[in-house]
Amino acid sequence: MVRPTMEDVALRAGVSRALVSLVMRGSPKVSEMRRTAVLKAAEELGYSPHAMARSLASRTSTVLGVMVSDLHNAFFAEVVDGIDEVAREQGFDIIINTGGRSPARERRALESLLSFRPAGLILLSPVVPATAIGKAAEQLPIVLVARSSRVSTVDTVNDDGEQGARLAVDHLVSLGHKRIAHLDGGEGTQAGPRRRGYVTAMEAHGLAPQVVSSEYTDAAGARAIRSLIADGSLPTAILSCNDFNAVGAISALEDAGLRVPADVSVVGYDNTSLAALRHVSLTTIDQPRAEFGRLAALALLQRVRDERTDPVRHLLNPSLVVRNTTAPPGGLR
Amino acid sequence: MVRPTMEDVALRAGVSRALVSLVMRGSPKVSEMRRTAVLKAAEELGYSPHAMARSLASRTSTVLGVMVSDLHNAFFAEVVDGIDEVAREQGFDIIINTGGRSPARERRALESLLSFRPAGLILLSPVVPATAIGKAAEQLPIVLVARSSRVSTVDTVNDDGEQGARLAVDHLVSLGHKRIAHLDGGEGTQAGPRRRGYVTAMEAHGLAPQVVSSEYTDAAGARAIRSLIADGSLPTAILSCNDFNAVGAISALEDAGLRVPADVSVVGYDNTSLAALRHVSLTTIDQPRAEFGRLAALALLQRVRDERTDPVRHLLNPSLVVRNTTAPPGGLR
DNA sequence: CTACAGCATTGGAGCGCTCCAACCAATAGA
DNA sequence: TCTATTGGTTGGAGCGCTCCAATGCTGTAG
Repeated sequence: MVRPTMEDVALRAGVSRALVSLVMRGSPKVSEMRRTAVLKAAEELGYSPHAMARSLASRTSTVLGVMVSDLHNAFFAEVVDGIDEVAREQGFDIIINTGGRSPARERRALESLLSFRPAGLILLSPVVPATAIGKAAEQLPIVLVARSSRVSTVDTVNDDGEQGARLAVDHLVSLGHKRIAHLDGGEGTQAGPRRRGYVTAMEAHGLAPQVVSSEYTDAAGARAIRSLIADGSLPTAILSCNDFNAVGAISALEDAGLRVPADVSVVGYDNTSLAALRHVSLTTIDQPRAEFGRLAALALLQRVRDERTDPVRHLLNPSLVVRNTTAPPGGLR
Repeated sequence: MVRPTMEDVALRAGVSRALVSLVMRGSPKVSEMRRTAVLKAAEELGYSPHAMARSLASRTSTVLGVMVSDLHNAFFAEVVDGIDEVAREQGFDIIINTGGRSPARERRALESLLSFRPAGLILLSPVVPATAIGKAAEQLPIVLVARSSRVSTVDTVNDDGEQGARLAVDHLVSLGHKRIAHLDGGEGTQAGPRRRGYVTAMEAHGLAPQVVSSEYTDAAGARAIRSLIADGSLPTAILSCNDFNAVGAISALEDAGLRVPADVSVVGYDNTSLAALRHVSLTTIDQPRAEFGRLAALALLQRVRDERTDPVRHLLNPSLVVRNTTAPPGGLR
């Protein structure tokens, strides 16, 4: 249970501690002979460098901290994939911490991440107040994903929710739909842009928007549909605020004896793995998640290397994924 | 961008560095007067302790490393919740790293985690070879979740897959089913115990087991069903190796004009959030995921504190969650 | 044969912290 | 009055490493 140090390796290889340090950092100014001797000794002892001591001594860090607001959401997993890809190829490690959607726990996660003095921080859809982010931004570079900010030292990466909603409306209109309702995400992140995009697109087509208050869950989607049916105001197409909501909507429609897409078309948002299941096969809007992560990591590393001081605001284009929940209205297919 | 050190706080509070250290660690042998003075100075400077320097100096760590083999799987998120809960209440922080299901990447993640010299490591369903785990176990305490091990210095937490399969079979038999097929998980983790449990339970009921080779995906589940239909060997009930497989099976059954559960009953395994969707509403086997995490953290902390040296092998009981995909055979309901 | 590069190698200082032995009143006991 | 004892406080050493200035060593030019 006691790990060997550089000193041990140096002793065994018959060189100085400083030389071992050079070898470990891949310095070119070490003779081939010594290098192999050191590596051999390290191997035999099972030595691996102590990242914290290194970071302490060098006053630099090769660690990027990532705060994931909700580990349960697969959305973030793909963003992390993108971050990891870029970080790794540039010689950085990442450490993840999770906030569990609670501001208090998230704050603690932030504190914990900060105590490792990472080179920078990427926050995925954080729920902590902007002031907490601003304070952290005084200590190290920070990039926000799926959350906007006006702080000039903070970079952001977001999807263009307005455009995504527009894509969905355009698709439905091109199929011949005229009555299209939007099940709104309420307070949820990104719900605002999606709603705005929907309204704008409808008006651009000369159609009347119909916004129905709802939430990011399948139960809420089902509830919204039932109320529309009760009202007698059920349209021929539905644009849900996200995939879960859409799946709930579909299930309520089927419960009411309506067929999807023959009687009613449904479009989701996010292209979660759920949407891709053949049993669901949901037409939805895809966000370039891995690209979010890549751009976030790239932006962060630029700051870390002092290559840039102006803030970057990425707004990525979502795309439409057509599956089997959309068709022309009235079973015309 | 430059963080204050203990020295700065000491200077400002007019005390020694050692005294600040005592205050930061909440020592009782500090006069109230000095304590408040130090805390005030720290607050004004925005000081927070440097975790790495602390850990280096104290030769101890309050960090638990967690390696998640696949961040995309919500299963692990709940395990992490359990770990986090216990760790936090015992004054430990956790840092997470992901292996992305690839042994090479996982190895790197392990290396990275190790370089922080955490107090211990929890590996969630790791895919690295046992030797790599054994080697790491020489350096610090390790707990494995959803993977077994024979190494005596490593603790494990698993679900009792045999019992879970038995629960499912018992449920179907009690509904009146006699022909029950198992869509097998093949090489997948935990597929073995589930298959064994199924076979044992069938034989205990005097029924003939029918194991169909399949995989942990919805496409594989659908494929298996199609081949059963083509064979003319479709039973009245299906026990899938996991929820995804079950959903694929359901969709293939419906495509073939069969109703679930009226014509065929289907049981999944894992109780993922997918199963709970009303559109799916899958009868399935639930594993106490948060409990996995809690027990893993507890076991690890015992080792960390040298309270135990004998290995612990937790085998948790799964439970049956009845939803709407199971009913008596032949539409007798 | 000396001088001077150029290169590989090394000891020492120091990163921010903890820990320990020593220290310093102030009070208690003899 | 002198010595113990106690509670609060302090300087110094050292954790494992990096960085820097200095050192030794070749080989080549003068």
